[in-house]
Formats: sequence, C-alpha cells, structure tokens
Amino acid sequence: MDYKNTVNLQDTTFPMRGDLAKREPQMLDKWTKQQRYQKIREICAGRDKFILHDGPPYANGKLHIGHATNKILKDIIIRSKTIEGYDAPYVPGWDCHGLPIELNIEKQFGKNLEPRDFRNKCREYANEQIEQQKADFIRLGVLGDWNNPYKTMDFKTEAGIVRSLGEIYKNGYLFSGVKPVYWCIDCGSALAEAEVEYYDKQSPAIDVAFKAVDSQEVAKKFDVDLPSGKSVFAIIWTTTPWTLPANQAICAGSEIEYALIYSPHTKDYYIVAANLIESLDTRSGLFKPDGFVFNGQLSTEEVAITWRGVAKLNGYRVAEKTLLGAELEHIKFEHPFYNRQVPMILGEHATDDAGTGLVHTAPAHGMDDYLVGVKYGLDLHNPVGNDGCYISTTEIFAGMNVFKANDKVVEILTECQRLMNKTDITHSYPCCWRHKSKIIFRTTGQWFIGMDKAGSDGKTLREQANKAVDDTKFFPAWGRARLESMIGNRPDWCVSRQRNWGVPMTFFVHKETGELHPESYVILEAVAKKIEVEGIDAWFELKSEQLPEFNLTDYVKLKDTLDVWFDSGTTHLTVVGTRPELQKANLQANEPAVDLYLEGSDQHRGWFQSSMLTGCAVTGHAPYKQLLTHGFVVDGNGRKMSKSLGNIVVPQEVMDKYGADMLRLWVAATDYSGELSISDEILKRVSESYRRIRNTIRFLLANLNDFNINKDAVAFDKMIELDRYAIAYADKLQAKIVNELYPSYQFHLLIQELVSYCSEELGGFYLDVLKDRLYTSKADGHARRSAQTALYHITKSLLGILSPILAFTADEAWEVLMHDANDSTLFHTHHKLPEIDNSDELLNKWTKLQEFRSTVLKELEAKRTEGLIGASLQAELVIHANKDLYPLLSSVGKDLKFAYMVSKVTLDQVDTSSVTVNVSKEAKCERCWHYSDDIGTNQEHATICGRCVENIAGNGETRTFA
RNA sequence: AGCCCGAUGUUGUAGUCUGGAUGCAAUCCACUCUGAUAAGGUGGCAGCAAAGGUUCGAAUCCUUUUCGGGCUACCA
Repeated sequence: MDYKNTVNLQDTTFPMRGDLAKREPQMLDKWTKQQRYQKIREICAGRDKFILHDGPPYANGKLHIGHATNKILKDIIIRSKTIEGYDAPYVPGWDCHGLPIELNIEKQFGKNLEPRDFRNKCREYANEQIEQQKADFIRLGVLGDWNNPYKTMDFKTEAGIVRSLGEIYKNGYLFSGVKPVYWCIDCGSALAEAEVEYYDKQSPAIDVAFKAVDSQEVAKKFDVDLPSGKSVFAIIWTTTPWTLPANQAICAGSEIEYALIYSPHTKDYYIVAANLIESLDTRSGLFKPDGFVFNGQLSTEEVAITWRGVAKLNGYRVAEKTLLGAELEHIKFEHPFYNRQVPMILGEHATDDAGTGLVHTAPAHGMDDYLVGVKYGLDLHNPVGNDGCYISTTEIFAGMNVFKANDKVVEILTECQRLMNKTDITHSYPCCWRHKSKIIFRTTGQWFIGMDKAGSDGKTLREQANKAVDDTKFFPAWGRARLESMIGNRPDWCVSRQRNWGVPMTFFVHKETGELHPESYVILEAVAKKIEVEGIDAWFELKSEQLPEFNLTDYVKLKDTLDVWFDSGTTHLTVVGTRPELQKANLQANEPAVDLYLEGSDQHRGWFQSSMLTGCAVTGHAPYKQLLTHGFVVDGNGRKMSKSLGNIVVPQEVMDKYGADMLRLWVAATDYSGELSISDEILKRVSESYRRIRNTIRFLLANLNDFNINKDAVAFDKMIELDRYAIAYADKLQAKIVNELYPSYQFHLLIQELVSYCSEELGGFYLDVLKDRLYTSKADGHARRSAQTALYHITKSLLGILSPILAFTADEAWEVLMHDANDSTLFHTHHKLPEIDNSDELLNKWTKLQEFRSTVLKELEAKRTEGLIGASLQAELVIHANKDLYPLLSSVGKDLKFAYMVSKVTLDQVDTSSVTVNVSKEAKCERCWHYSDDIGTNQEHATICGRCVENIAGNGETRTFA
C-alpha cells in the first residue's frame, strides 16, 4: 500500500509566486467594478471618523518616487484606521492653478490667446495631467474616492477660496502695501518665499564713488584742509549695478570707524571703513602705488593733510582722525550720474566685514534698504516695471532690461569717472524655483496677510499660529521646532500675484484712493456665488453693472490673482469644510477638523504652514491635530536622485518589475523619518522579505484547505496546549501592532516584528512542529482540527495586520481563506482572537521550552555534522534534567518528542542537566517517518507504526500538549 | 555662511536619552530534509563612518573630522 496517499497533504490556489506585476492590475479592475471604496464607506457608516486630508500634488508632470512614497504612507494609514474600526474616508486632491501650467500653455499656444481661451486651455491641461497621475496613484493600490477627487480649480472650490479670502479680510488680517517683494521677471510676478531658491550666480561687483556735495566741509570733519580743486568721495560696493538708478542714500554703520584716504592715482580723497582700506586697495589698486616707499617727504598734493598715520598704515596716506558712522549722518552726496543729492544715513545692516563699509541704498530693491528708506523718508519709488525693464520715465535706461543695464551702468560710471573698480564675483543669489533665473527685489503694490497686525479679535496671526503649533502633535517630534521657527521668522505673506491662471482677488478698489470698497465682504460673497456656477471667468468677465445693488461707479476691479499656496492652504475650508463625508458629527468648538496632515518635510514651509496660517486667520486654530513628516527619497548611497547621477528610481518601473506591494513593503520597512534609501539591491532584499511573508501565508492557507471553521473548529478549552499557546502568542503580537505600532505610524518596526514572526516563531518553531500533526494525524481527528483551529485564527489575524501594507497580497489571501472572491480584509475589523486562559503562563512555559529546544537542536546538529543522522527523526534523546528543567519538560508528557521533532525522548531528573543524542535502532515508519518499535504490530499495515494505524484505521491518536 | 539631522556587516533595522559581551531579519557559505520545493530546518561568516578624550569599561557621553541629507539667511 502506498501510504503517501493517506498523508494529509493539502494544496492551495494561493500560488507561491506573487506575479504581482501581472495580477495586481487584474485585482484592481475587480475592485473598481465592485466599487470597493463606496462599499467600505457603507460598511463604515456610523463609526467615529478619522480624517486624513490629502495635500494636493501639483497637477503637472509624471509621478516620481516621492509622490509614490507619500501616497503609499497615506494609504497605509487610511487602511489601518479603517480596519481598526474608524470611518476613514480619503478624498485625493490636486493643486491646479498657477504658473507652471500657464508656462506650458504659453509654450504650446503662444502668448496671444484670449484670456478666457487661455484659462480654458489651462483647465484642460490640468485635467489631462490629473488623469495621468491618477492612474498611477490607483496602480499603487491607493484606496480613495478617485471618481470624485477635489481639484482647486473646481468651481465650488474656487468660490470657497474667494470666500476664505473674504473671511481673512473680515477678520482684519489683509492689507495692501508697498513693499519689496521677490520678483521673477520670467514669471512677471511676485514670488512667495517658498518659490525662491538660492544658486551660485556670477555678478559684476563694482566700487562706485559718490562725490560729496561740499567736499571742503567733509574734509574738515576729518581735520583735513582740502587743497582747492580736490574732492571727497564716499565709496560704495555693489553686486547689482542696475539698482543704482534707484539709489537714494548711502548707508553707514553707526559704530563703524571710517577713514579719509588719499589716492595717489586720482589725487582725490575717499571715505572708506578703516579696516577695509587694504581689501579695497587689493582689488582696486587705488591707494598704494607700486613701489611706493615713504621717505618722510610729502608731495605738494599731500601737504594739505597732516600726515601722522602713514607708517602704521603701510604706505596708505590716511588722515589721522577717523570718524564713526554716526558722525557722517546727513552728509549729502551727489548721485554718480543723476542730478540727485542723496544723504548718508545709518543702518544696522551696514557692516565692515565686506565691501567698503558704506552701503548703496535703493529702497525699491531690497528689504533692508526699504526699511531704512521708510525710516529716513526716502523716495521708495521703483523705476522697474513688471517686465523687468525700466519704466519710460527713467533717465538713460528707459525700456532697458535690468540685467542688461548692468553693463550700461558700468559704461556710464566709467564715463563720469565714478567707477573705481569692477570685478566679477560668484555668489549665492536668490532665483526663481521654476526658471532658475535670477530674481530681483522690486517694490510694488501688493496684498499681504499680516503676521503682526492685530486682527479683529485683537490677536496677531503670529501669536495665534504659535499657540496652534503648541496644540499640534508632531511625528517625529522635531517637526515642531521646525514649524515654530518657520512661523516665528516669516515676514508678512504676500498673497497677490499678477497672473491669469489663478483665483482672483475679487475686490473693488477706489479709482483714486485705492481703498477697498466698504462693502467688500458682501460684494465678495455675491461674486463667490457667481464663481460657484461659472468658475473664475465669472470675475474676469464681470462688469460693475452686473452688481447694481452696490455703488461701484468710482471703483475698479482688482486684477491680481492669489498665490497658489493660498489655494492649497485653504483646502481644509474649501474641501474638508464643504464635503459632508469629511465632517465629523460631534466636532467640538476649536477642535481641528482634520486628524492628520502627512507630507514631505519640505511642506513645513509650504502646505503645513499655509494651512496653519489660513486656519488661524479664519478659525482661530490649527486645521489639523497631528502632523506627520517623511524625508526625501535618496539612492542606495544616500545621494539625492538626479538625472546627472543617473540614480533615479521610477515608481512605474518598480511596479512593472516587482509590483505595487513591493513598493508598499519598501515604504513600510523603511524608517521614513530620515531619508528613504532605494536601489535595486534594496528592492531585492525587500522582495526576499516579501517572499518569506507570502510563503508563510501560503503554508497556512494550504493547511486550512479542508477546514471549515463552522463545522470543524475545536473548542478553545479542548485545544491542544501548543495550539492555545500559538493563539496567545498571535494575540499578544496583534495587540502590540494594533495598539502601539500602527497608531504611532512606526511601520518599519511593525514589519520587523512581522517578518521575524513569520520566520522565527512560525517557520522556525510552531509550523515546523505542527507539520507532523497536520500531515499524519487523522484528517478530521481532534489533534489535527485543533491545529487547524489555531492556524485559522492566526491567519485571519495576520492578514488583517498585513492588509494596510500588503494591500493586494492580503486580500488575495483573504479571498482564499474566506472562500469568497468578493470579500476583503477591509470589510472587517481586526480579527478578534479567542481569549486563552492563563495565556501569560502558557507563553512563559513555551518560551522556556523553545529555549531548551535550541539546546537540543545544537546537539542534533553536532550529530548531523558527524554524519550519524540526517533528519532529526532519526534521533532519540536522553535528557537528564535538573530540578528546574524536569518539571517543565515532564509537563509536556509523551508529546515532548513531537515538540522536539525526534522519535523518542527519555527523561529523568538529575542534579546537572545534559542532553544525549542517540541514533535510533528502530525501524522507520513508512508513513510518518518516526522510528518506532511497534512497526508491524498490525498485520494489515506491516510497514507503519501503531500511531499511524490508529490514524488511518482507528479514531485518531490523542495529543494533549503538542 | 549659519543651524539642524543622519552614518551600525552586502541590505533593512533595534540598541544611543539612562555607558557593561551587540541583537533581529535577509543575503552568502556549510550541513540537512525532500510531505511549504523557484520552498523548509539547523549551524556559520561578517558590523557600531574616522580620530582623540572621559571611564575599570564607550555604538551610547564629550571634542574634532569626513561623508550624506535638510533648513534658514543673505554678502549690498
């Protein structure tokens, strides 16, 4: 008889190889047809809500690995909250307005489209981009309301953005002002801080002389008697020659020491910071002629000055007396090429560590200059237009591009002999993040959300935001310091832009005064109603006559649009605040509407911050309870990905090669609080972990194939001890993962626990021990059903825990386990494992038995190396146990040999424990492969042992402990 | 330029606050099984970025350096 057929070898439809790249898309099709997202919403209806609000990616460009990482993390959380028992809807979104899209349309269609056409094209383009990105997101397994995402260009959202602006206006935080803003010539618009990046750029650096209006008087201050026909100059240093037309002052540091120095070349006299004389001379050669040696004789020219500091100053002819900057204040100088007198003023930003210690001051072109200009009442007038060219009234330079004007300025300075030196320097310079081109500072009329302006409730936005940061929980904790300093330091938020594809600032301003219409808040609501129906075109095409209820005759429409950061920064109002499924039934006053925002660490200056500011300005508190940040993705060597390094990992390729679950497992297994490394090797290692998990599941499913929980389950108090232990173990693991690791978002620790559970606890112990019982005991006998009962619970628990991460694999296995091709882990909550009596005791006992087992295994391995045994069943153990060990081992009774997978164990009590391994002299049972002395006892089954006879012909063997 | 973070075998990680033989998993090698088979079991190899300091003792504390990542600011 072939006894192999009597062994319970099961098979499963769950294949060993995942073949994910091919099968995942099929699963997705099925899920879409089933409308799984909607079905889950129905199942979850009535539960407490957990709101993770999606930060909208910009609707332009292909998905990169950073997008994928972010969305996968979000999906893991959404799924984990769902299976934990929350109603966790996920509405993905896109950021749609703004310059990058405009640029693409301009590139395609030129700049001469009608505004309405242009905006329509932008809208179409954004929609196309969204469709592409959406397909990739879905492919990642991200579960969400993909048929109904939010877009910042939805008419309702656009109207909501306008309304949010209205609230901020009403609350007193919005104001218009003239201020220097970052200005990108290529964008033709002001930029937000977040849109500015710094690169090394080359600039001309020039030293320029400003002639004193009254040289004689200035010389006297230095106790110098100026020869007739000689002049005194102040020298400034600048790397932006083009700002000289806007020069209104020279700025000195009040505590800096300034000297008057004579140039043997020009025969004139110059004011420079005393300790910068040498560096100025080094670059200009102005003061110390080659080969000059002071011989104690003074030339006629020099006699005018009382020379005393000469020797000390290495040949520089300097007036002995120096003056502090404060003593130079208000001295008048002539502009180098305009008929304009400019004063010497004082400012803290003037230092003596570079340049000449005197700072050229153009209030229209720099923040410091602007502030000091306001203080001294200087002309703030900005001569540069939106296009980066001087306006028509600018002498000499009218119509010229500012950067091109650099050369012209140099030329003119040379002509009028005011240029003392010119070199090129490479320095870090602010640039537009889109164009990478140099930006300029430009003082223009803009609209701001004030950080330090008290709102209608008497508090400043900065105060409110700081408080709100305190109330927020950060993962990881250092995010708090980051956001705090960000908000502490930021200037007023310039929200106006001068573009076409953006949400308009729907205000009417007075023709002459520029004041907002007194009924602005009401008008704005009227406009919002129109935008809700027709989109932003409603504003751009609006005629005052269409709002007859307001007196608009002396008012004009504001043409500015809003910074796109305002669009995304208000989604907690325009999206979360308006979609019913995202609202909690019992939200308390001042309670954030959203539980979690989750984005890359760059969003501290971006979305985290803009949302915080609008939240505080409109609602007085943060829009979110928790902030979770992840790092950027870098390559296997920790380098950031770049085209030139050729180390870019493309998510689509990973999915085509390994499948989405592999990418998801990679995200989960990586500590994302720092950088996330990815490379081919790393992915290979990840897929090895995956195989381990998958195979464990396969083994579990295979051995449950003939098991029906409703008919075959063994009552828990009747189960074999080892099986009860295994359930207790699984319960403890599940508790840790569900109660600690998922809620604290520490997925990498969770994955470690799970992989080591599959390898060590299950593969290395429980399942290994169980094989004998599963295969050889009576198919529907107590011993086997007890094991299967445990396996069933373990599998159900394991798949639930895995499902947020291995979304595809877990559900694939779930269908097999439940014998239902339409079921999903997410239609259920975490499996409730049966409560096991004395579980701690059991865990403790079997942990000790495992420890001793490894001693046994070492002994077996020694015998194996000696060539005495192969399979461990060839061995018999003689265990001499001391008084601690003996009760432990004997408490497992005759089942100890199964726990240790040998054919026989002899146990006695001694003082010192030891294990002896003997090779069995008995015959091998053809069926169960144990070596036994009762083979052949039964005539009918001459080649198998008594236990096997009982299992195939009797009622099945009895097991109690293992 | 300043500030912050990180670096643990080939890979992913734990341990660092609070000093005490580094640990887990995968890879690799060897043995073994052939009833999880492009599997399973057992054993083995190998690591604290570098240097210095404190200490009986340092992955851990201190200093310096290197490399990587990030942030902030701006040199007019």
